Amino acid sequence: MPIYLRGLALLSQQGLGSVSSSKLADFVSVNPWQIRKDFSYFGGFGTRGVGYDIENLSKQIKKILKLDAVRNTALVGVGNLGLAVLAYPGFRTYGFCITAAFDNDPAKIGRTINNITIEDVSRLDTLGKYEVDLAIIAVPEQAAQQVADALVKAGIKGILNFSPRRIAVPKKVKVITIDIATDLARLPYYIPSS
Amino acid sequence: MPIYLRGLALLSQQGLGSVSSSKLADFVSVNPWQIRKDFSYFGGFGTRGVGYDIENLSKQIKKILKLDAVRNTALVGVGNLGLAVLAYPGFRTYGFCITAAFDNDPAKIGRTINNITIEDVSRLDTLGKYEVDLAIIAVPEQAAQQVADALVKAGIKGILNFSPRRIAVPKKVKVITIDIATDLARLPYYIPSS
DNA sequence: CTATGTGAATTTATTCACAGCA
DNA sequence: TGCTGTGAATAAATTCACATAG
Repeated sequence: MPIYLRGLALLSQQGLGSVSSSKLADFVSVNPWQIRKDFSYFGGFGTRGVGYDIENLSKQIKKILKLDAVRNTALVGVGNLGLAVLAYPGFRTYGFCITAAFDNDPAKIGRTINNITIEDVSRLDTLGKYEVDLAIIAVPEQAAQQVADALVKAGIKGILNFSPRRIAVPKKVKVITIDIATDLARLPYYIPSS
Repeated sequence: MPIYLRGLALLSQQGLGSVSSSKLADFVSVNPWQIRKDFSYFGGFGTRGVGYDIENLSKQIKKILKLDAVRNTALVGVGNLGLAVLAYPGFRTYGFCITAAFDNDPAKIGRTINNITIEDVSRLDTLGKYEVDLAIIAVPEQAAQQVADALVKAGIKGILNFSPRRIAVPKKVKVITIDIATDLARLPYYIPSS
């Protein structure tokens, strides 16, 4: 579902008002009937003979994905990956706002990047004041678990984890793990050995 | 499958010689029967009553995923994300080696990071000499398509794409796209609205 | 006439349960 | 006895085809 949102955002930028399942389909590389099934599962947002109203559809999907309000997000680990996260413009599409950043490097603590002042990672307990419920972990894998523990204690509800280590959390906390290397590892399988 | 490899690598580091499907299972958070099905699909590598020989199993999986030889990989875009990729130790597990890096920023071209000298992105056509068939795209989304075109022309067979834009390539080229924001966007759905 | 929405058919994946080998 | 390997059962996802609404 999230990829539809991005597609719709692009179509909206192009000034279009409505779109058919097949047009959206080759925009996001998914079959038209797949798209229709997905939308119909949540109730059907289109008008027959015409297509889907982009603005309205976006709004509906955002509601479904609970992206209809700004989501404050904390970043832990301001290394290269963390900096990339801070600089990444793509979060805006989904209403995410990086509100706080933490690191354990004294040289970084106190510096301000993109209007965000980096705080000491030991002060993760102060997260409550930001009204954040999401966090991004971009620390070396050895530190990932203890950061996760601190985040859970601070009341975070969802974690995007960039470390390849499996992270143990209470099951009420949702974790999505992205491991760059694991994803890259899927490529060679599809490549003919020449 | 790739995640099993990482789990096995960790278990191997711990000095273990063999592992049962259920032990590996809670190591990678997958059910034991799922693991057994997956392995049996490729022929079954274990011994009954004992489990799987870690060393041998790793070797077999690497062969299946075509990770049994070093895979040279090119990096395009040496911004924060690119630097994170260069510094990331996790690629070693899978036998990946970042062999070349490209950027369009004159201030970066010529600099050497991690033994890799950054080259001008316009020289992507020289890729042939590196014997690379994989590439990582870590450039702003506006530039992603033209970089992809150049990579295809240079003979790349697989691309790991960090830009959120859909990339058009000949269908013999495999693309895996990672969009950080899209992944993050999946989290709120699972979070109770309190 | 166009493009959605949806039941039915098909394919694929997951889960189970247990026979069979060390 | 312990753990794999696999057929059978179940569930889920995909694909199709078409009635239906604008």
